[in-house]
Amino acid sequence: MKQTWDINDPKLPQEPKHFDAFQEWPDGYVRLIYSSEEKNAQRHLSGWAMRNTNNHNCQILKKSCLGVVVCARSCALPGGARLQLRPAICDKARQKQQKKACPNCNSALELIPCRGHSGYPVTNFWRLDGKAIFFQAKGVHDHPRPESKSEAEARRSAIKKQMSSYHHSQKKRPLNSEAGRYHDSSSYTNNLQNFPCMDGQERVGIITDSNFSIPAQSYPSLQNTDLYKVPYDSASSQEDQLSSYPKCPNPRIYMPRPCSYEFGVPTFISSSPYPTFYKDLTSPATDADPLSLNGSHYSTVTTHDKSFDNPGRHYGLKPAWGKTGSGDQGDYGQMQTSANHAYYSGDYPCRYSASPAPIAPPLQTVITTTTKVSYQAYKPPALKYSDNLCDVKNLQSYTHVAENVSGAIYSGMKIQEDFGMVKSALLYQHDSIPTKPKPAESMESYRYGLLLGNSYAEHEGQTLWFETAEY
DNA sequence: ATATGCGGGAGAG
DNA sequence: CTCTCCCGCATAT
Repeated sequence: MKQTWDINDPKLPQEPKHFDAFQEWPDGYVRLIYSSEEKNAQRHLSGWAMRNTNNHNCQILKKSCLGVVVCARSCALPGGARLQLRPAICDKARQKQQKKACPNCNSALELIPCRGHSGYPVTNFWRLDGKAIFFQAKGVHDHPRPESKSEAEARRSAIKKQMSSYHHSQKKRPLNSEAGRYHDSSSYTNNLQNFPCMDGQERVGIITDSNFSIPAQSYPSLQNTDLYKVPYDSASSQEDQLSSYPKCPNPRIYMPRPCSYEFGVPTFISSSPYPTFYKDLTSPATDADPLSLNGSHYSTVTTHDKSFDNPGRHYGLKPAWGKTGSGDQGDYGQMQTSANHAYYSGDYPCRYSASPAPIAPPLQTVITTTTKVSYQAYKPPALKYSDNLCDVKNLQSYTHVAENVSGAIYSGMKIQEDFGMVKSALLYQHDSIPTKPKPAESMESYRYGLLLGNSYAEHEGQTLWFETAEY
């Protein structure tokens, strides 16, 4: 049943016979009808970082995509992945975020704005009507997926935990703390004890941590998973497990650091929590379409492996419309296609220099607006989506996961390619511009540098300047 | 501290 | 008028 309705229609289909499963990563010109009971829909959730946009229509909630925050140098993370942080939704928080340095290479972070809808950010519209929540997306994301919301939250909470535990430990040993803080491994150790996320092995790893680029051995780090629970359902648990295996190893890799960073908190380091996220898969699961599944991986890990390899191609291929049915590309499908391709083919690193191709498509106006519709305003009750999101029925994804995972591991180079995208500075959003962070800009960055530096140093060779970091 | 929503208002077309 | 974007405000986590 092709969706024949438009979010702006005065009358939307009544009593839809079938509700769509929640899609965390809708992309393309998609129209979906969720049950008003669907918690994620009630919360207008999306894996993409969407911010509220005032469309002066209280019946229809409009949100536009903020894009994704990446390392300006598009450095490769140890796993080969690229950093893909979720832009903070709050303007203020986003600005801060952009001032931080890449936790991996310490260079600046940059916000890749979304221009997937004729040069404008992809927009999502939500409208409650009776027992249904109508969702319509316009545009095709022309950038990699950021962390999913749940991932980002988990990361943050993990950091908090780390922080707090750190502090606790500090209290215990007030004297040493200062000195040991950054450099003293022992302190790390102590802290670690408190971190729920770490287990003995991990700690060891840290301490020893000579190599953290090496994938961890086999441990089931599922435990971690528990800690940070992802709201997403249980259904996916299986997936998680599966997926987690592959990933876990990596996570640990990162874990150490995070834990060690007591404050730092930079972004992804914290990724320690990642393991958690593997469940992100779940989300994909949520999506009905295969692509999403793939996507999940990426998104899943910002840091991890696989996330990368997909992004690039993923996007290129993006089936916005092709998507399982949900999309109705109908109307606007054409233009985006070309745009995307051009875009992604480019190289990430070079984004700036890159040609404006992406922009190419003139801003044609697509009907984006929401007309006023007589409708009752609705305010979905705030619900938690701690329950399961959806029915995850795609166990099949396991396979995918597995594949990807493994692939991810060595995908470093490849990723780069895939991942590459070109962006012209032209479209850069103001927000990002002004604040363009300089590497040395924040102390935090230093910190990162320090810690990371040791391990990652090889990559960028810029390790040195961290030394001074004081914090 | 952030995420979310709301709504005024500016500015471009 | 239509739309996007910016801004502040308020509320909920």
